[in-house]
Amino acid sequence: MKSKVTIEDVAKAAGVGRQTVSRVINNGPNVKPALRQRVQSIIEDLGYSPNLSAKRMGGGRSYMILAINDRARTLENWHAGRGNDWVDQMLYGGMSECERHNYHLLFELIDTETQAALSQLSSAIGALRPDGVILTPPHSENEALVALLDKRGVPCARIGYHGDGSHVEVFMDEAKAAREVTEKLLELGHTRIGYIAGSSSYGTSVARIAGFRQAIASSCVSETAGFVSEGDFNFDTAAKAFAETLQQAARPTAIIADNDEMAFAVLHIADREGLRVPNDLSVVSFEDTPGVRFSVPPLSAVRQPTAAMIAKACEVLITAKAGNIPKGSFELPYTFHERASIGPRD
Amino acid sequence: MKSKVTIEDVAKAAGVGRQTVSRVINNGPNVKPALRQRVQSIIEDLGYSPNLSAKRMGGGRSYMILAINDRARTLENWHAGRGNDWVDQMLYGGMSECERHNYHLLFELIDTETQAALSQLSSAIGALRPDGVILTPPHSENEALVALLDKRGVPCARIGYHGDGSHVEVFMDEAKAAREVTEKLLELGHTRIGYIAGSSSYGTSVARIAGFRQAIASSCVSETAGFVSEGDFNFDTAAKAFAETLQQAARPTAIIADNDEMAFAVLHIADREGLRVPNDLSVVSFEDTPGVRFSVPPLSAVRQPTAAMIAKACEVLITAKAGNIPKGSFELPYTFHERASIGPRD
DNA sequence: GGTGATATTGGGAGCGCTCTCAACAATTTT
DNA sequence: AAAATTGTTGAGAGCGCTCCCAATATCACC
Repeated sequence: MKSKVTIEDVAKAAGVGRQTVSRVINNGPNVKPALRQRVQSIIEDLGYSPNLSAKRMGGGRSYMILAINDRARTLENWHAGRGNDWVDQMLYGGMSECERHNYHLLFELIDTETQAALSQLSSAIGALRPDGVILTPPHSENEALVALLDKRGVPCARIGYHGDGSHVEVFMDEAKAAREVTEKLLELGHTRIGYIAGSSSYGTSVARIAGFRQAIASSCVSETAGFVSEGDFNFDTAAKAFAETLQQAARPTAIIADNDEMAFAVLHIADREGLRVPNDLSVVSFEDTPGVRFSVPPLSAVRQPTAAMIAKACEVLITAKAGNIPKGSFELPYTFHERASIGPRD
Repeated sequence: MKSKVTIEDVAKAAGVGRQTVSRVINNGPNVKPALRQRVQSIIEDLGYSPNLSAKRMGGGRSYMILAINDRARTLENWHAGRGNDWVDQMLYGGMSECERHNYHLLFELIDTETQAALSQLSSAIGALRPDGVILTPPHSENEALVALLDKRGVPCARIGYHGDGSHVEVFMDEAKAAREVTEKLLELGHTRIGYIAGSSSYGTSVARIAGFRQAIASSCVSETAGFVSEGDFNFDTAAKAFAETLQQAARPTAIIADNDEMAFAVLHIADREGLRVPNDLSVVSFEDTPGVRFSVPPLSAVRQPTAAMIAKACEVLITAKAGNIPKGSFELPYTFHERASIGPRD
């Protein structure tokens, strides 16, 4: 196996032209089956694999999908030694799908702040020339980033974003999930339900709160049955918010948290204050990371189809016809995992 | 901002030659400070970022480090919804270090079986032409893969492997860690200590067992104080192994497991059999994933410096002078996190 | 102030591929 | 059976960069 086999070597060995080999490796049309076969086997004999950089230079695809995540939040998770289920799921879904198409997934972090994000994204696509970019929250809602991608002609998929379908959008029905969970708690007899919100800069959070309020409004219980407090997706803010809630005259009988970590904080404070879960307090969250099974009691949670959303995004971006900017809305189903953290109002 | 700014555009705008711009973007020598300054600012004005594919084609670096992980084990973790702390740590360490050098980390999975691994690795480096490859266990111990990389002239770093230093090796002292943990348990008065091994195809496992045996041998307790049973890094095999152990006349008073999941299995079986941890049984593991804090009781564990190892590997690969295959051995410190799962023999 | 050394510049060639397009072969149509 | 269509090939050009090297500018020193 020569250390550097080029398309020319293959062509020479097969006694054909460069272009014919190119057609074979790209599964192009108009090559006689017998010839294709022969070239194919020579490719294998020589251990040839086309140089992606060269393909890109020649005007072809780069065979790369660039997945963008928020730097601050990602690093915070890693730094806290907390694991990063979202990243895991992204890689799982993204890499699996990319592999199927002989693509490569490139994962990068960019800052939250728009100016910085813009320049980082710009240089990333300039350097890597990916065939598509996947934007996750909160970047998926940043119109400036989307506009940049549009201008550069790079197709993008927006995860967790539901807009006018002018781009590729892959999402779950957050409002419905929140409504469903809330209704579930209402059915269990809960009369005072608190929602600890993540960040209003996440459309997903906003949508969930809307769903939560809908469920409360359309139920027969009092209007004060539901209230929202502000967290920031992390333990401390949620612990503080929940502790404050407990100061009030009527304490909540159930809490919905925007992510697992905030739910853990609620569990923690509840324990400290002598509240038994689920007897005195039911707790539900949105996320369903691996850790929920180990909490005491195990946490009930809505699970976003993260891996599936990224996989779908990859599929759409990859299979788009060259030169065509793909678009479309894709709603994927969530699942609700009921565990011991919820129960009827005592 | 034009959608495609090339080095030529910059050169023209600055009234200089291509090569001068090239020197500026690569921080090359022999450019007058004033000129460099001027070109630099024009680059920013134009929003130019060099096309990596073109750089690579021109004979330069690819600015990519390829990190290889084992497909089966990685997918198994993901599939089981278990999170993948190893992958998280790899990305954390790798991406952080790569970013510092303006590099990109590419993450790929390849099969365990040598022939398949060989052809997958071959086509990956053929396609991507990375400047360096990071091999993790068990691939880091696969000489065939290393030989392939050598032949192709691609520098590689072997993680968790300690050999003759003919390549880049980054590891921790597994034997010492196992020895230390074992000694700790002996000090606590344990007289019968079981080691549940991962896979003998992992050098790290083999080294730990050696350390374990050393500690047992050099202690004053009976020779039957330590014994090893075979798991396979997963729950079921460990549960089975431990359950069998309990059948024997003299049951263990302490268990060391080769990874967290197997330790969880031990915890599970112990609970089922009415053994209290740590009163009746002490449990320690190697890995220290985020989940250990949530188990009951929280698991004591040795933590591998995964992120730091990958970061070190990236650093060495990236800063190697062009054309030089870097080599060297780097031992990084582990940490032991003592939690409630161990205690004195009752 | 000249001479050799050294620092600074830019132009040609080429990396390995795909694109475009022209040439030729195999088929179909009339 | 000739003409028209379609299928199959390969050669030239060019993608955006770096290498190599030649040309020029600057500097040190006697």
